[in-house]
Amino acid sequence: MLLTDRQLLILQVIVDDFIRSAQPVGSRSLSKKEEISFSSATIRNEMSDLEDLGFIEKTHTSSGRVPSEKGYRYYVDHLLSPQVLNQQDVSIIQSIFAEKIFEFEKIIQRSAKILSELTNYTSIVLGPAVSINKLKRIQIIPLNKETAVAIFVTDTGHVENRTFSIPASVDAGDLEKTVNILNDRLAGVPLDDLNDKIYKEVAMLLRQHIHNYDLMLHTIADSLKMPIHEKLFFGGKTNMLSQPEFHDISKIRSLLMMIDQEEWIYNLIRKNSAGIHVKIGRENNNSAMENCSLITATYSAGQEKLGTIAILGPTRMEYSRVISLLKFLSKDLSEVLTKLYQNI
Amino acid sequence: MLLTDRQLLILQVIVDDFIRSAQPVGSRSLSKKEEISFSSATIRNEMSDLEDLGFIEKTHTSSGRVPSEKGYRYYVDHLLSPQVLNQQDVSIIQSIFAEKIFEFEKIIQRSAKILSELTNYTSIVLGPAVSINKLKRIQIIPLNKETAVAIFVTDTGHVENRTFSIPASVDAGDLEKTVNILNDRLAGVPLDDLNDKIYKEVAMLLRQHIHNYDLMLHTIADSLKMPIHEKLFFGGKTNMLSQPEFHDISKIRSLLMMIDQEEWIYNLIRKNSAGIHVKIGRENNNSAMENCSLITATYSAGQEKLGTIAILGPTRMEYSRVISLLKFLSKDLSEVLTKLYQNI
DNA sequence: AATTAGCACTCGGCAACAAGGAGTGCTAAC
DNA sequence: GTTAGCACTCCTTGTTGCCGAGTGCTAATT
Repeated sequence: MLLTDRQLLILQVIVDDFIRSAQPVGSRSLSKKEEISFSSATIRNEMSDLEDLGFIEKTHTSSGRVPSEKGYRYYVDHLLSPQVLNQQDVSIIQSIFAEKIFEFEKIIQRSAKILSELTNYTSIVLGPAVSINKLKRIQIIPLNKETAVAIFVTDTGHVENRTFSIPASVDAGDLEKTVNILNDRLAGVPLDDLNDKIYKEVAMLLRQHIHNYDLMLHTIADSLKMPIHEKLFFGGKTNMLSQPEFHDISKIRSLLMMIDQEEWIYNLIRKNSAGIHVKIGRENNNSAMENCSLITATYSAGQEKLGTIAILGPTRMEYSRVISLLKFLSKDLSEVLTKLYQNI
Repeated sequence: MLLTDRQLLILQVIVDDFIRSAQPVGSRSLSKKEEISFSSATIRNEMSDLEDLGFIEKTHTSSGRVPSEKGYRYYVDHLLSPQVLNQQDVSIIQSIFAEKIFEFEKIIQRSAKILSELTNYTSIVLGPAVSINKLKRIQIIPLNKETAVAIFVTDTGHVENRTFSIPASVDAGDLEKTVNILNDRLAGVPLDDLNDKIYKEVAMLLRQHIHNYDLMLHTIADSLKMPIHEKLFFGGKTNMLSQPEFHDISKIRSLLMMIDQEEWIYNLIRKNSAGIHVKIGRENNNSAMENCSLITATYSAGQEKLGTIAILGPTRMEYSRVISLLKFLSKDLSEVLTKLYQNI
């Protein structure tokens, strides 16, 4: 079931044209293109074959053709001509890193914003996984007799905090001793493993030094129980409203609701392995995304994958351009973060 | 230009009916209502007068009438029958406070969510102003030779943190001394006044104890410069998509873009004094809000105003119900926060 | 003098219909 | 194998006519 060169050419031109115009492509308008040197009748025959093979579809009996999901898939896998970014795009992306920055939440937020502005689609950035960072220091600060704040600082400078109530039987001295023991034992431990480590190693020590040790232990362990979700950042949530395929309010509605849900997006994006991934339409397994494609790229520090950047657009999206942008940004982002992490 | 009782009645019924149905109200359908005991012809005459006075409008020459902004304003100011919340609403709102909570970000987020679910409009909650909270403790935690995290804990348990680079001439001992001085001098000072206080009181002390004191000073002051914006929380951003007045994509678009902007909303909401405020349509001074009304209420701890809760809906919104809900929630919220603050 | 019944008129919405255009599929000629 | 030609399909647009809901005005009624 191999396609002939001419079929490939026609498929490519159809997809390109439809991406540009959002209008079904007819044989006559194709025949007028430079790249194409045969008559509309020939094209009609080829299109008929391409339709039989499932790469293109008609919207009604006598309409032009529109790429099917299979068509987009083939286009992305085999026909994509890598687009070179123009100088303007490059410098806009690089402007993200212009200022000296310490907190990558800022960088990441700015990345999302700029990505959505450059593409006019919706951008999504999954922040770095905090849970693999290593604990630098724990601090417990009493607010009053009954409550205190526990602060966890990671080696990357990320700060988590939890408020908890101090067990009645615990006094200030106990608290201080506990903090010392915790810092002693837990520094350098990934946040993910804290709970484990607390019960396995710290419990014993606490018992030796603190009166009501197990109450204290559970209080601290409880503060840590809440899983630390990677944060999602969005840019251009409303951009989809300008896409002609979303003239229909109910489609927009279900899409925006899904986006605001965050959970779906989180699951779609998180599990990705390194590199660029393109998911087209129903490949996303979500009815709200039927007319959407999601392109993801990962960024990392050194060898370690940190997070994901992604673009959500209509299936009729500028795959080539978006992929180039994502590749470029993820490379830059990784370089900057690698440097940042080396200092730690 | 006082309205007769009959005119008031008619105006009220028109507004009520339009709020319910979103359809222009005609004289005949009005005459069928229970409350109304005169003929459609009489109603037509009265409606004509009400239109001359600017309280109602026609959508075209032979259509029924629709409330004008002036009509809504009058309705809200004079004709609103305070609605009693049903038991279900009450218990749903109270469920917000069911769990024991320490961090009001959680409470507030939940409030926004529930408010939007109860009303089917968009809810907005302005978080408590952090900047008036008093500093409880400063902690500086070095990450490596060049960078450190400064952590500021307030008496309410709020934690702010900033990463900064350590001046080359400063060593660990200096850092520790600085932190001690800062805690000594700044505990109990509102975050707003920290900068001032640092330059006026702390500078001198630093000079006595630290070698390169002014570099240190500026580094610390810089970390504090960034103003601490109250956070905005939203619920039901997409609810407006279901409102019939927003069938028009371009209206939806400009509204959602304005909401995502956050700045406009922030300015609309922040400056409000205590109590319920209703802003109708163009009273909001924002073209994107032409068909919207914004109802705000404040919440406080003790005497101190902390933040704002608001509902953004179409001008054709259920004013009575929304006002009752906001009143109720703001009262509950204030009570809970007052208790929380008393412990501090 | 206030209210109401009656009636002509207006306008939006809907369905039916026609014309035009863009497109296809098929057949026959090149 | 390619292309010209043609009949056919279906969407789009515009026109027309009609119905229903509503108004404003006038004249009759209370």
